[in-house]
Amino acid sequence: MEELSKRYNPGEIEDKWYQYWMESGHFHSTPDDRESFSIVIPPPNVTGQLHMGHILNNTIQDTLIRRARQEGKNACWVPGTDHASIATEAKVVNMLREKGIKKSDLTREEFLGHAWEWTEKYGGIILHQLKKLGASCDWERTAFTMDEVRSDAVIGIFVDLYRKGKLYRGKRMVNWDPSAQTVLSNEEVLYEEEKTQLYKVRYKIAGTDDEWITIATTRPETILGDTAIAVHPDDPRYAHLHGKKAIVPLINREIPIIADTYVDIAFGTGALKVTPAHDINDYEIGLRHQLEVIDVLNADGSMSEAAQMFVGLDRDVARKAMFEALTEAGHIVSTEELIHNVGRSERTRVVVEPRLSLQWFVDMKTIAEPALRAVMENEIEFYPENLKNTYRHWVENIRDWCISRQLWWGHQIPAWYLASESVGNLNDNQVFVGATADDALAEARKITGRSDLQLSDLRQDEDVLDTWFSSWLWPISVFDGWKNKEELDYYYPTSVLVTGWDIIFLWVARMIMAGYEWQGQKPFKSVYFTGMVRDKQRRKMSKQLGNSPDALALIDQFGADGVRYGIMASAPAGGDILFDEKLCELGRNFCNKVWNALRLVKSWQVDPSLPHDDGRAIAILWMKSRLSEVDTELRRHYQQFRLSEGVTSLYSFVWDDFCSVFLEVIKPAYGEASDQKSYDATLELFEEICKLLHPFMPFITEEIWHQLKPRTGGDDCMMSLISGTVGEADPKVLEVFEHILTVKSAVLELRNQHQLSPKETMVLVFPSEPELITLWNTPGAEAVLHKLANATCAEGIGTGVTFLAGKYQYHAVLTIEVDKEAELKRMNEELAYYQGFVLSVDKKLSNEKFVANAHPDVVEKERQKKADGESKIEQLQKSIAQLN
RNA sequence: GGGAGUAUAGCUCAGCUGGUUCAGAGCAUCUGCCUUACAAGCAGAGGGUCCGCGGUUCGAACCCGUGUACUCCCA
Repeated sequence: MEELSKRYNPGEIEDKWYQYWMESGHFHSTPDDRESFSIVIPPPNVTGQLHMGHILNNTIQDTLIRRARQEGKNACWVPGTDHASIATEAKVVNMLREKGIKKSDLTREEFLGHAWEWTEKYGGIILHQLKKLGASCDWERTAFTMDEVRSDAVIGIFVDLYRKGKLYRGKRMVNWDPSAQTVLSNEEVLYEEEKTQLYKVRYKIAGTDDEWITIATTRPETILGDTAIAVHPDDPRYAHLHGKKAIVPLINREIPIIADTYVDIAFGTGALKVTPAHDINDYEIGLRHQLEVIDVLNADGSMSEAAQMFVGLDRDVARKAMFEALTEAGHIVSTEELIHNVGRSERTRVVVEPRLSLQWFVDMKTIAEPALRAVMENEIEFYPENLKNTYRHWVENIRDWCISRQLWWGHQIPAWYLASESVGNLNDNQVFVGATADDALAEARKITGRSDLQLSDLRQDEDVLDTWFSSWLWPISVFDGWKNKEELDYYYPTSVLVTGWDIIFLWVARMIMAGYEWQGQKPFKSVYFTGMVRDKQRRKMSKQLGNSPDALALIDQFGADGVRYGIMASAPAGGDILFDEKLCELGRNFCNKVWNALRLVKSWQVDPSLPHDDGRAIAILWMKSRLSEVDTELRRHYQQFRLSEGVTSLYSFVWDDFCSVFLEVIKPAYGEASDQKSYDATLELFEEICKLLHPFMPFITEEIWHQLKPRTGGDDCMMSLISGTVGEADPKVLEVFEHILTVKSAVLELRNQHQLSPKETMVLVFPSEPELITLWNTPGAEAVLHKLANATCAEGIGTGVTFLAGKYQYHAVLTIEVDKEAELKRMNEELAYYQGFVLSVDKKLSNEKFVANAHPDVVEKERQKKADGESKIEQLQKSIAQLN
């Protein structure tokens, strides 16, 4: 027999088993007549690196998929990455810059060449890292949002939505980064409280000499773009001004004073200047009141011609200049400090400018409707459920989705316009949408009636589509769903989606919408939302803070199973994880514990001639009963996605019950061999434990599985089936064992208290209660106690130290002198406690309303409590009398 | 400004239908052990105003109201 190392060394076996699983084809799935269980991975950024969030998220997915496989389902976990247009383009631009190449010097094709090169170089890294974690993905299905199948799908649905009239091009307010000169999505804008000045500025009322209205603003430079002043309709201070006009300072434009309920009476002066071009709320007020829109800023954040003043000055410089000019002209009433939320670009850190811009939008109203219903009616189940509220709130207030990005890396928008110089007087605003340039040309010819139009007369939209516009198709597109109906029908809807709640709107909600829009069906049955992984100070893990541990180094240090355990044990659905390496240490220690259990079992010699004694026999029965209980518990946990509870209950079952109790009883005395039955049963139980543990800790369980006995022909832990292999629990055996364990604890505690050697057998005496006599007459009961506590046990009337085990009082015959006074004191305290206890139970029972209203079994339990308590009191009193 | 959530041991959190001896686990701390699988181990111990106040109920850590503190989302 080969020598097993005293410590578990994950490094020695992990790669071996992963390779083995891959070669055995265990990860690959094809449709068959089994029930399918499918998961699509939340695609990580193609150039990303494994971080703690991925570890959490993918461990959960792997656990679920491995469990499903063992339940006999056809499990399929589809891996892949997304192209992350903004992040990747930024990385490529940086890389080029380091090489001295400017993006603006490259053609689109040249740039994309570099980007693909980059993607091919770094694109596989994160998927490779997932293998280290043990992820049992079907790698043959690896998908990428920019590969051909996925790209076709994206272009296809763009055209489809356009034809259905659910997609339009329009001028809308967007988040504009004046430095990068691109639209930003909401999640790329970071809001933080900043200190700024609040300026109170007075505008003269038109047609008066000295009547004024004072507004408050943080952005005086945008006064030049004002097209109204708004007050609350119910604000008495301004009621007389409704319908009058005010004069914009310095440029003397007349603007209306309007009433709108958006205005906050309590903020500032209660009068709001309205600049529809530079604030989303103002823009909406503008729409309601048909206000003019004057855009006083250029794309780079400098003042435009329309401003009339300070043209070309940067907005910050212009603000100061404006303040000075206003002061000089006597318009400044006061200034004060204000702390308010300022949005900055995640990448360039400059203040984001709300800007009107021509962009492509998805009309979300009709698309969102079935998606809302599905979640509210639990057709799709959310774990934890409370995220339904957040979801509903967002969907009910949904805005149209801006899907164009001023970037090159991504799916170029399949819309063409007329290249005006070559087609003379035709309208430049006409749009021709088609999956290919040829389709668009045909469309153009049809619409314009100009059959002479050529491809060269058209130019394609320069922009690319938002990455989420491809990710929202993921559950369909990874199965090539628009072309391969057979695969889609089998795997779709997928079983569960596992993702962070931070992308519930960006991704989850939109996938649900896409599912109903194109398949008429939900994309997944359940959504398991994970929490965020944070550091010990509750800060989000981020590169800037450098508080994120190196995931691969962690795996090296603690083993993949250790890391998996650590992260799972502390990860209830939706709850944040305060990451601490300590957690991984726990996992590693647990692995070591299981490993040493294996070493113990493997060290046994078997002698078939040895008899199978009663103590071991009952221990086996007990272990099987406990296994049955744990199995049931685990099923319930899986059903409700309570994985951390599941793995924790396995932990204590394995450590406390299997190792500390069962193996201690079953192991042969030093130098002796095991009997055949005990040995076989131990192997069988260990095997069952491996199965249950496998989804959480795949590597070590596979290793142990193969160490336990020689296996052939794909008899692997990973592919072992769990159904029907665990029998029923025997309540009688459980009860007997529970009592033995209670007595055992009491004995150990006594030893500890009186500093008695464990080598000295302790003699116990128990009262002549029929139940106790039966219990200790159970074959093997006393043997178990002897093994676990080195104590013997006999019926009779005892003297010496007493202790309570359950409702019975035992005497321990000690060889040392006992402090009588202390014993008396302790017993009297116990007596007082139980007297109080019985009193309170009595109070309940004599309460008619309780007896009438409570469930009968609750009342019964109270009666039992009372009886038990009284019996304890009686025994205590006897012992006290004896001692006196 | 609108909404959601959380508050239980020094720390992180369980506590599922309101009902046992229900106030729990792990970590940390302390005590004793190199006991022939495991010191990454074993055996024990201490540690609590279940955030405050009020209410519902026969009964509240749990339900309701309210106050406080913190967190998050949306604008």
